[in-house]
Amino acid sequence: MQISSRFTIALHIFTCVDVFKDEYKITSDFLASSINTNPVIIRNILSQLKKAGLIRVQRGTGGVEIAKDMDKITFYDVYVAIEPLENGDLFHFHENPNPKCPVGKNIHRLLDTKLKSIQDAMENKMKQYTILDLKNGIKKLL
Amino acid sequence: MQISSRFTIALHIFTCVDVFKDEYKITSDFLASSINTNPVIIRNILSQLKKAGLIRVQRGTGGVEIAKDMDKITFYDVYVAIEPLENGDLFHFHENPNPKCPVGKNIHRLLDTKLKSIQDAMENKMKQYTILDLKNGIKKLL
DNA sequence: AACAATTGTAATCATTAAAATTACATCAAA
DNA sequence: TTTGATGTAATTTTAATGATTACAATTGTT
Repeated sequence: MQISSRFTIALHIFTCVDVFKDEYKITSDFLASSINTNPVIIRNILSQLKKAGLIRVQRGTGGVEIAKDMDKITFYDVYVAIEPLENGDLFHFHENPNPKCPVGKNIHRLLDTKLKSIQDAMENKMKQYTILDLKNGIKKLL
Repeated sequence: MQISSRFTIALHIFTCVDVFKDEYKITSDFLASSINTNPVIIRNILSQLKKAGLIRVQRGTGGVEIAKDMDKITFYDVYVAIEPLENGDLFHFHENPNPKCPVGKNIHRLLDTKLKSIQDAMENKMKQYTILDLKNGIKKLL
């Protein structure tokens, strides 16, 4: 199963805010049009990014701005702000394995640290990319 | 969004097959009871593992056995056998970003290689664990 | 040859999550 | 007070997961 588009939408949002901040007021309608989705989807994602302290959203008059230095916001920061992982676990287990079976009883002890290290590998790589990389990357492409 | 329990169920299956292969005939009912799920769920997962050449399933009389050396089957092999990723991409994009927007037009070019490297980090870590590690791990726990 | 146990697989259903949409209260500035 | 936004709840659609029933096909055994 794929990681939901909300994460890539969030990265798209940061890129737009940076690229257009001097030319336009960045509203949820503006962003929705670039991403081609519904403004309410955007507003919900903005709301999560705001709660995480990554952006400021101007109520009433409208407008989004980035709240921290761009090299201080990593993909991982965006990911945890956006993805509602149960207990923070990437991998899902079937509930209630049979405690009478020696394997069922021990399956978590057997797998948890290994799966965690796989998740860590992914998250550590996410920490290596920042919103500044998006700024520099899109500059080259334009 | 979490990676579905089908992956951890598959790892659970391999562990059971190894632990119980000398004592019991490993049927889908037997496995379903250890995992606490429905035998048809198990049979479907077995079917995918079989297609990938990782196990043999005895039709009619029943029974599962591992088809390769256990140190030659990595978590990654199990993962790709089981997880139906669209184009093999872990991260999902919103469809049809606005081609008239310079950011929308370039969002894939901007993100694809970065996201791919994150996915690679996870998959490479998966390649470091094998079914043999499960065999050794469960032996210690029992 | 018939039986018993099991796999393979289709079909259906329930549950959950993602995404889209409508609606409207709230807010801030002009 | 008007205008143009955000914040958020509620509803709907769609898709995926997981559970379940049903039964044909297979294999070894009696």
